[in-house]
Amino acid sequence: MQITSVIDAAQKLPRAFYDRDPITVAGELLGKVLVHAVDAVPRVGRIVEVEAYLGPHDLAAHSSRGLTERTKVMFGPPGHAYVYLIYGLHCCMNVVTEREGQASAVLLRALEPVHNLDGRTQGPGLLCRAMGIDRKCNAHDLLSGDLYVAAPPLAAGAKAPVIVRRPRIGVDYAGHWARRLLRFYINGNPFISRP
DNA sequence: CTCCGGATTCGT
DNA sequence: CGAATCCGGAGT
Repeated sequence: MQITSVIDAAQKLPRAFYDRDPITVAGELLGKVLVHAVDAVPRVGRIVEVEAYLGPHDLAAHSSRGLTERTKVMFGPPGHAYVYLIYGLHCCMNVVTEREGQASAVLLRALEPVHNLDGRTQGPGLLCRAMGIDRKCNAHDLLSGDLYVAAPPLAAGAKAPVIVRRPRIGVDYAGHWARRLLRFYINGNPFISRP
């Protein structure tokens, strides 16, 4: 069966992948696949757009307000999902990066649908809705459950995608941090949330 | 306890 | 451009 073969061929990323600085992780997440099994049906999307949030010194990062009930997952060990509710309406998913205490993460902003995805996937809220990700997924270990990121099999002769770096979206309150080039996406991909 | 505003999306 | 809609975080 096609779906099973794709997932079997994919390789769940190890803890060490996430235990690096968020800029490196952000760039390398592009092209990986996000998988979430909902009612035993695996939903799969290719990550095409992300943003890096560097830590407490980054005024756009939630962790800049210190360790709180909401942000404690960001302060925890790498390879976990940080999922939060935004504007009372939508969920956003991050992967936690770096060692415990560093409080950095990468926000997943857009997916290219691969399997079992209905509706749009361009934008962090729409991505979570299509993947069936909500706050119950917060703090989920990406190494031990049915929500994870995997490396898809390398397509023969595939050329490396060109990665574009731009300022992050929706963080104008963060002063000069809003201008840092911490949004990454695959050049020309039609599933980017915004040009 | 009250109040404010958001790493968004949709419709006008 | 403004509404929707909830809750974490900060202040009283």
